[in-house]
Amino acid sequence: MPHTHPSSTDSPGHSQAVRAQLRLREMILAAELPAGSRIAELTLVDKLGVSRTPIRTALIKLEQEGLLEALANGGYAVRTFTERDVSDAIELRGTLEGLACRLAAERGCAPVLLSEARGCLAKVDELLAAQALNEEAFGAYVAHNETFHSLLQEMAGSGVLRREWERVVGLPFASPSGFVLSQANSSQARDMLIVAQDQHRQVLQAIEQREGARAEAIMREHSRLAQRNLGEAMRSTESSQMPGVRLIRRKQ
Amino acid sequence: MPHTHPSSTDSPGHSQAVRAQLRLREMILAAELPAGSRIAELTLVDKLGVSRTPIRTALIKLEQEGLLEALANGGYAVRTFTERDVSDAIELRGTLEGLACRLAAERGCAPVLLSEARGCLAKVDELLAAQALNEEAFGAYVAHNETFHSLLQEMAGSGVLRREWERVVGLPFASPSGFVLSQANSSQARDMLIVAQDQHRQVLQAIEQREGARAEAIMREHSRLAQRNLGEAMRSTESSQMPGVRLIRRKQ
DNA sequence: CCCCTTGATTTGGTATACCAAAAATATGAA
DNA sequence: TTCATATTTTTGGTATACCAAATCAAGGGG
Repeated sequence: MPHTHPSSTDSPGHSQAVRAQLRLREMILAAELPAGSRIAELTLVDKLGVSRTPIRTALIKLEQEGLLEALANGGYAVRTFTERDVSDAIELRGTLEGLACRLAAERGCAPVLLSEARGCLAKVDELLAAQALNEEAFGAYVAHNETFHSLLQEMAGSGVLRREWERVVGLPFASPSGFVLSQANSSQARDMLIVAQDQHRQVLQAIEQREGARAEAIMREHSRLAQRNLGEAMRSTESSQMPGVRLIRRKQ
Repeated sequence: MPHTHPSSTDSPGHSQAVRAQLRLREMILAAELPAGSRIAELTLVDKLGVSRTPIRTALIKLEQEGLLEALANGGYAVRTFTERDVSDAIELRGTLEGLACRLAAERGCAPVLLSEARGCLAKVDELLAAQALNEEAFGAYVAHNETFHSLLQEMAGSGVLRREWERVVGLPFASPSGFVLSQANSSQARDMLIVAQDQHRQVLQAIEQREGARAEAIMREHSRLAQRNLGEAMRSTESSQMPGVRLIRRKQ
């Protein structure tokens, strides 16, 4: 039989190309494909058990996504980032989220979204009630956090903005929960989350009261929590466990 | 002979895929491919005289670029935009340019870039000295304008930011010169350019004096010139000559 | 007359063969 | 030994054949 065809592998629904893309992203973030290294299509063919066509599709998309860079003479290499790049990406996210919140405040947003967001806050309140968070609670926090940030985008109601936001957030370290410090001194980490939670609460209030400038300012400052955590993470060794941190090359 | 191969067509240097991408973009902006319509790959094969593979590559890239949207059951359609989408894209550009200028001001920028930018301003001053601009002068203005905005990105010195900015600016109507009104009442159009020129001058001064907040505010307001022009353009019929305006569907 | 089913056809996804150019290696002369 | 050239090999770009699923059309049953 010449073809393998979709049914031969697991993942449901998705096409070979999409599966290849997901798998490649994993491999890159896990540093299975070393940062900076050139990628040969043929090696991927037998590593992934798919033909070149879907791999090619995946590579193009990953380049647009920002995880790969196109080389001058064709082909791709795993992209590397400076600490400055990461900092810029976080600043950019803060700016986009600030814009989203300002638009939400100025244009008004559906009450149902506000109450959904308040639901998120309540859930996080419960988690933060504990003196320290265990691994599981941390995972739950991250999930709620991402939901909250995503809800803010919905409040803005701008497809164009959401599209760009999702692109920026796609960079592993620029995501809203990119550098939450699960490993650090847990009481200090909890304090940071409490600050973040307060900012979330205030931005919601600002949006509700149509205070656009305030909502924007809060979200910008909010992103600077991540900036601080980035500094911490770069100076601690165990942070290398975090997905994607190995893509950051020190200096230059 | 089975293959056509690169040398059979004109455009130099580029691969078939890149040429297909450029040609398709033209076709979309010229409404040669009607807005909203589904695109069949095979029709493109003989329209472009290239095989499906490079066309496929081009389609993927154009989707990432935002000119096409991927359909649920495979395939692509020419994307359409609401007036609100366009407005959001302009606001987004203003926000990104504001960020760039703030960063340039805060971090400082190379003097050579500042003087290059001043060179741009001088050239535009010359153009604006005339009471009204002819078609040629208008083209020159657009070129200088794009250069100036591009220089602002260089001043920020952030690859991450520049990447996103270029993506946003890639949308035909979000570009810095997207809605300069070459057709409108020429003296009124000139006045707008004079305002824009003043904003350019002031933002440069702000960057030089390290006034980040001011630089940012100026660029945001600067983008609102485009917002105003959008309103005009949508209400005038002859604007349909502008590339890409036909992608904007009125209402919804 | 309408709706459901069935067959034909189009369309996109995948695998693969082939080519040209670039990279690596080998081979020769200085 | 070293540099330059020739040869091999790898790699990416392109064309194309094939398959499965979706779409459309026609026909038959209600």
